[in-house]
Amino acid sequence: MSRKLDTHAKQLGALGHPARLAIVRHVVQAGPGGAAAGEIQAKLKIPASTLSHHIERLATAGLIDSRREGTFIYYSAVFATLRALTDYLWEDCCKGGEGGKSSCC
Amino acid sequence: MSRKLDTHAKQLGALGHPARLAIVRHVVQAGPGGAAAGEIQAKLKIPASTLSHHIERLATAGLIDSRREGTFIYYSAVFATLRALTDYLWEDCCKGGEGGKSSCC
DNA sequence: CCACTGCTTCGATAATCGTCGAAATATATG
DNA sequence: CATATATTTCGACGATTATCGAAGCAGTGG
Repeated sequence: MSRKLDTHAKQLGALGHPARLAIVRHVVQAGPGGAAAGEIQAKLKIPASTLSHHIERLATAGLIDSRREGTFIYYSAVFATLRALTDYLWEDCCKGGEGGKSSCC
Repeated sequence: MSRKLDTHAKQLGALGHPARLAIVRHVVQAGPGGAAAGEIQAKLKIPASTLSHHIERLATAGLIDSRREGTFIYYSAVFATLRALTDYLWEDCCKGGEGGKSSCC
């Protein structure tokens, strides 16, 4: 049906792994400046190649951006996309509702 | 590390499929009363067995509840869980931020 | 130019997921 | 009880995902 549905499902799927969720939370908490790959690896304690795959999945989904700075690569959250994603879940909440919106949204 | 991380990753993973995302959106929009399985099937146009598996995944993740009413089974969103999930992504946003929170959250 | 550090790509393997028809179960109705 | 409808379970399959070491590439500093 909609392209949005597929895109958002892909993004949610990208978040659907403990390591990747931890990565996203880390860069969200790091703010617009982002966090270095090495810093993330140190926190998650996983092999570099595995981390790289996870990061690629998140980048492909459009959830994180990368920026090279010398030897380091900084990853930062794409806040607008993330916001659109969380909003999407609540879109038209209770639109068929007879119970009133107060109980859920 | 944290149990929350795994739980929420599982929930996000459950949402990471177009059919399941559509199901959740449908029940969210249906409100606390929920939506019948048959109604959902009619909307998604997928075989009953496939739908059943998707629904089971969502239920296992704690995102939807089921309620039997005669021959029909109504599924409804677990709004509190859904809200906790979306909030989780933004927890401590920009806590290390020097750029000010306004730019992201 | 050589070694070093930071990260990605390759390649291979195991595990999980997605799909759907057929058969089973549950509930209502004649 | 017989039958019809609603939904789940079974079983099997191919497709995708997750993992990680080894090897490669990029940028820095001696």
